[in-house]
Amino acid sequence: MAATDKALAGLRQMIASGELGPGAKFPPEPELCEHLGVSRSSLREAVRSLGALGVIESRHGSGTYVSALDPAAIISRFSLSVDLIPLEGLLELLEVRRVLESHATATAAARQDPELADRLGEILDRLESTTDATEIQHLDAAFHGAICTAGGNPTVTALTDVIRGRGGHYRIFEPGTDFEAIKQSSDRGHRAILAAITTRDPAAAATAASAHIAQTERWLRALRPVPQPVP
Amino acid sequence: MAATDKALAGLRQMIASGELGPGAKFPPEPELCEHLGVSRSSLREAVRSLGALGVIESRHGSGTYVSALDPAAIISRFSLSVDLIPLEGLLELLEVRRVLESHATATAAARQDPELADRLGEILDRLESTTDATEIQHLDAAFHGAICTAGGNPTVTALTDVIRGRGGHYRIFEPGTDFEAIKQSSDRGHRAILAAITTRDPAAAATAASAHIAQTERWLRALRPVPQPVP
DNA sequence: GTGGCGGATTTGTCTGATGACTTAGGCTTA
DNA sequence: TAAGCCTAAGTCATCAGACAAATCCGCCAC
Repeated sequence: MAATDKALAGLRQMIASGELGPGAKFPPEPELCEHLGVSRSSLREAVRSLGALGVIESRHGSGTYVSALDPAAIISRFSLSVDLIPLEGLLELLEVRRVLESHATATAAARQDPELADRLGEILDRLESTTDATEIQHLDAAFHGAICTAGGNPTVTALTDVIRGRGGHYRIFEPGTDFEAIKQSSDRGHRAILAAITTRDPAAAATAASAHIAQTERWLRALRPVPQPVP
Repeated sequence: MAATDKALAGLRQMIASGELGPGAKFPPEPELCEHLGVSRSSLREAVRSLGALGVIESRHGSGTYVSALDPAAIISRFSLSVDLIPLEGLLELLEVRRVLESHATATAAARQDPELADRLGEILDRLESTTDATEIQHLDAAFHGAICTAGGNPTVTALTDVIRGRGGHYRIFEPGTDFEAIKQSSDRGHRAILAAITTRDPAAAATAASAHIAQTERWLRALRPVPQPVP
């Protein structure tokens, strides 16, 4: 087995076996090198690998630690790779978001949080009164994020955040062709979701959320260049 | 900005800008070092980071390449971190699996694939006639995997695979307490899913899949030690 | 008791050298 | 001609050593 892979497997094993739990500190690098039988360069490359995945954290001058191993925090790291996925793959991811967020919206509607509807209403008021693309993206994230948070599963919130963040890069809200139509349709979709939450109707909330995200999928699909037949 | 972070940002930028598409080859390491203004050590640590995330691949003796950027392949890499998430977080992830797989099962039922039901039936026949924990885990993965594949969204399949793989580590099917009861209940759940697919009833399929995975959640929850009150 | 200071510890970065693997092209041979 | 070998260049993998930068901790002065 290659040196870096050996170090990687050793580090993961130390965590998986329970030898080191969340927040625990690893031995210093020279000690780990001897224990794992690799050079410091190879060890550090393995540490970086697990660092990128959100499993461990190195603090300059302090030490190397196991992360909290919180699923939402780990999933947030996925944006480093998801943000680079091209449009074709993004459409598959949006189906994941549609299903998950529809579920979270229904759960949020079923719970009786009187403050949620008020907060969502304020966000939509601001959202409907701006045409700035960056602000639209920010407020849209706040709206959906608040609903997912109310859904009660931080992992679902983190996952939908990552996917929504990727979609945002396409900036379908840039002023230009169809901007007015898209904006109005999006605003209507948000109001339908809010209405379902206000009336505490989970089925309507799920349907409204699903329809809203499906609309986003159609806009993004329209951006995809039609495949050319091979001569 | 720290050297490794600078290299990491530079590499991601080269991909995000479209300068290097899926499968493209990076310049040799010495050239990249000069371009990014970092040493070879720092560059290699950055490359390892993106490698762990499934974004780039280094081939010994050949070069460093952008991966296919296929969402399913990238999501499969997440098992490196998800497999280390402790039980509390796993329950949140299982809700994700339940929602996604319920959706995929409904979609599979709606599609008319005459071979699917036959293949699933064969898997269940073998599953019901074994008591080997490893084989049970393998056949269970084959059953759910075939259904998700029929659902038509490889990203959903990859995501549910990762979560199911994590759950499998707890090996609730080890012979011991309640083994018979758990096994029979699991078998019944599988048959209910297959029946819904055979009759092409998406709603029943979604319900059966959701109930089956919810049952798994309850078994895992029973494994979780009850939190002790702090004196 | 408190605050600052300085040494010890630890990770971050750079440099140089060597080994291992892949690839391409020419060469040999049937 | 075509298949196979074989050499050489290109490239990543690993190791070793040194120094810089950040943090941590105990000691000392006040």
